[in-house]
Amino acid sequence: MIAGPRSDHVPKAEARANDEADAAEPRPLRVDAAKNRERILDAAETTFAAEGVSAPIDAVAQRAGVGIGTVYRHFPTKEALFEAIVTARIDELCASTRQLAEGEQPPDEAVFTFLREFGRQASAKQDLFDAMDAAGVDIKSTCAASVEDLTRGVDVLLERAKVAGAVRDDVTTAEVMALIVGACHSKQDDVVYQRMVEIVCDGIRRPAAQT
Amino acid sequence: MIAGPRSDHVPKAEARANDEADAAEPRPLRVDAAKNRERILDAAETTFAAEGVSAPIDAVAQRAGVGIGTVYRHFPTKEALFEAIVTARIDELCASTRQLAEGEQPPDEAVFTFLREFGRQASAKQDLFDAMDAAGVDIKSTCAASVEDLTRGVDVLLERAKVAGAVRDDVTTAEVMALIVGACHSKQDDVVYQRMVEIVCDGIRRPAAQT
DNA sequence: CTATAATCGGAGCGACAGTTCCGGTTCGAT
DNA sequence: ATCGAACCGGAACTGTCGCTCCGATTATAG
Repeated sequence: MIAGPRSDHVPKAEARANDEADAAEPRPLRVDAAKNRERILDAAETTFAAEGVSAPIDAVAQRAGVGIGTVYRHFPTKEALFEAIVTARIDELCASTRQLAEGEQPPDEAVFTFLREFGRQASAKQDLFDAMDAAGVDIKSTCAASVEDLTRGVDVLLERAKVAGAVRDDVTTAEVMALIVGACHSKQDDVVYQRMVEIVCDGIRRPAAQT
Repeated sequence: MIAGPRSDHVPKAEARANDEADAAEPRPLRVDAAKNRERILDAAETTFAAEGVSAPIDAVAQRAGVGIGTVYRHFPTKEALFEAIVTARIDELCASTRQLAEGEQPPDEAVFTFLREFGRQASAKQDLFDAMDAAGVDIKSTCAASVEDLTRGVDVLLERAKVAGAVRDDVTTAEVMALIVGACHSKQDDVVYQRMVEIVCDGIRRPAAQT
């Protein structure tokens, strides 16, 4: 026995949808392999969303139209697959954060805009946040980098809003994020969800012009 | 084979901690059996809280100091055990609701008091809400009665607060509950949690004396 | 104290999900 | 067209977990 000189398992490549080459990729990945990778990622997202994080890998493979082995070649572990999805999603949010921070929008509204957008994404693809909590601790440590990045992004927006006098000085980033992420969980429908976001916004807003 | 004239599995008795006899109980339950039942319930609560809802029954049995068979005599299914815990917890909250509704506390503060108490309980025993969400759908339908009861209770408090002019007319019970339950999830520590509750309170409060 | 019925304990069964392995297939350079 | 490397597929292995079964144990009435 003992594994022969097989070359299975590409290291990881990227998280997905990257156009800029990164310098020295280990190997360009054969075209059919790349196509399958995408398929698996999409299928996994759909499957997890529909059946929960505990859906069997077989279901993902089937939906992607590939064999189980193929899934495991691209992602050495179920958790790795899962992580790839979550990371990509969080990174999108980070980008949104940066864009908003450097955008032309007045600082006292940027946070609220972000929260609403966060809400919209969460509303559309609830599974991510189910996962973040159900598989909970593991994810938080696995995707620690991404999460931290997002936190920093939100922090910037929040701080600027405080300076602009739009939100109270005593609210923290942790509180706001926990509230928003939490709201995704027991979400009922989009309308209710959006109203929850508004409640949070009102809750952190500085009592306008009082006394 | 075929099960002989065994009498295993008491129907269910009560959810726990009931002092008033209910009329015609099937059987008083032998004293050692009753003691074990309590132990199992406590152990299950602790275990689920510590290891998550997917902790094996064996762990519960071990912590309770009984055999697996004993667990299954009292609760025909893992879900049943789980349900017993959750139901008991929710019912406590319901009681709190009713007490607050008929209490001497001014109606415009009762909701907030309740939310804070809810928060305190949730903070102390997070597992319940993890479960409500992780095992999610199942629980919601299994404990439907209790959940509905709680919703009604909160609704009363909220409605009275609206009449008293303490909270805005446009917030709904569903929103408030979802927010609070959700907050329990990504809870970090008690302090953060309590601040989250306050944010929600501020968010639903009517903008005090404005125009 | 004795009989009897309720209760206990835990080995073992069946199902299921993650992961491995390797013979067969396909891509891509020559 | 041809060949080697990269890739695919899915049967089978492994470990886990819910649950059943029944001989041993213990409470309680008489």
